Amino acid sequence: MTETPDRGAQPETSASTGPERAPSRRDRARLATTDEIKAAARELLAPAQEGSDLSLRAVAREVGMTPSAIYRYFESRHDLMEALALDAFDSVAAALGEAAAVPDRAPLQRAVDMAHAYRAWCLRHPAEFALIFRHGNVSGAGSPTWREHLLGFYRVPLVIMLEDVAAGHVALGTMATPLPVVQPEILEVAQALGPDGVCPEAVVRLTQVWASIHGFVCLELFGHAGLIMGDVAEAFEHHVRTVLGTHYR
Amino acid sequence: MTETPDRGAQPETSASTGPERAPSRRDRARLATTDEIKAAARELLAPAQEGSDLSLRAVAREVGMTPSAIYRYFESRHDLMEALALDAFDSVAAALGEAAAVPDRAPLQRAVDMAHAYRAWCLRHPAEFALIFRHGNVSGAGSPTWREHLLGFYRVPLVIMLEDVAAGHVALGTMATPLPVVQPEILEVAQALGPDGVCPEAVVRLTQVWASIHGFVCLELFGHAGLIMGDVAEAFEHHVRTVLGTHYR
DNA sequence: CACGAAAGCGAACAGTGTTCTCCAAGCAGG
DNA sequence: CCTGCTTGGAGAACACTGTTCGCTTTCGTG
Repeated sequence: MTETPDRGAQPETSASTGPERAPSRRDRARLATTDEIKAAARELLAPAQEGSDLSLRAVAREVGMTPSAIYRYFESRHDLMEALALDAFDSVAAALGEAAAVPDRAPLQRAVDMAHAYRAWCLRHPAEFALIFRHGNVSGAGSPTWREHLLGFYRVPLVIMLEDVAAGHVALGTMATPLPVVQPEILEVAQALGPDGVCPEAVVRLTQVWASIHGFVCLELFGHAGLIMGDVAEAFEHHVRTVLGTHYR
Repeated sequence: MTETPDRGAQPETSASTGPERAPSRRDRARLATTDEIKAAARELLAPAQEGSDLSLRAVAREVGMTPSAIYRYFESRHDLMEALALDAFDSVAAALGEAAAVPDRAPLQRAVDMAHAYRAWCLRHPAEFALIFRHGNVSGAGSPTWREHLLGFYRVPLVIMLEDVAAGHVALGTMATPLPVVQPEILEVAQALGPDGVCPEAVVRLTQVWASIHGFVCLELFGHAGLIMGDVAEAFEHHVRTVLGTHYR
């Protein structure tokens, strides 16, 4: 994604979705170098804590290349950072999915686990966390690729929420009416997950739960929570149970 | 604050908190220039949407000065941005206070008003919002001045919450126990507000309400909310009422 | 008025993102 | 085998950036 800067990397595999041309020697080398660049960038990003001061030249030094050579793989510094952000989306989504896959957990406990997994990932990857929440803005959000990865991320908690709704573990019908209207795009995602029913209320509830949990993590990562609460981990646990308690039964 | 770069601006008003020396002609000129610099910086910050790319040299051009001259007023670019962040704290605190001061509002409605005032401020000042939430990190937060302004900000909703608790409008005792422990620093703030009682549960509830509301605004400002909800304003209103509904009665 | 501190200028340095030209490989087809 | 052509990379260059230092002007205050 967001490659092909100069003259297009994949020469003719664009229009014809034909015989799935095996990746050539060159393609594999290119992919390896791309990954190496991204790995180096992530390495340099880690101590920075803020994605802003990632130096392209430093990345080039790290991988033993000239700064200009990086431009064979990424159109710009912004592009490199966006690629890192997309990977971060996938990474945190995987962390959530892992927490959701633990067997023999009560629905409420599974949701609590996912919240803790989210917080743990964010605390462990503060730079990538900042990266995710810097790209994209109020109006139209980012590129289509960005939207795609973002939706892919939300798919993870959404499938769990829909499952719990279908199993009757969510206190449906107790919210104020009328419910706010949701985007058709996200309903399509829900529909693709199964015919159990496209339930707008589930989307609304997930958004509210998510906003509450994400908000606490934000406060913690930017130093606000620690200024107010004594034991932040304990406070998070309590917060999560309060929030989920108003939606689960 | 965070001035006095070269040799100290206020020559001898530092140690002796004595006769409140009236601001000299120079002091006033200095303050005016400082404000002009900050105003220019804010101007340039507005379209940027991200605080990162604020150029000190551009600020200097805007006010008609040499870049190096700025260093007579701020020790570094970081210092200038921190000053802007502190002003932003005061600005959003004022917006909240204004919403809280509207007379003849029911407690719940007043809380809803404050939430909307917060969202409105954030949408109107996205760059300053980003500024506030970039300084400070997980561990110890920022400078003492930063903590001071941060606590000053939280004082505004806290006094309202304590008022509502004292008037019996908050559903005390319905949370999971044990309650998480809060910082003594914030309890001192609460104590200073009035002897009505230092109520740790009020601090916990405020934190959770605050995290939930702030979280939604974060999602909106970074383009997540718009991707999921159709009418974000409507969704925010619903979210706020859901959250506050679990704490007010 | 004269002194001295404050405020501003201008050059300089190191570092940045980005673009350009050029060159050495590696793969293609005759 | 040789000839092209595409790709990956080097290196110089440009327009910036934040920051420092020395010099000069200005202006308030003794």
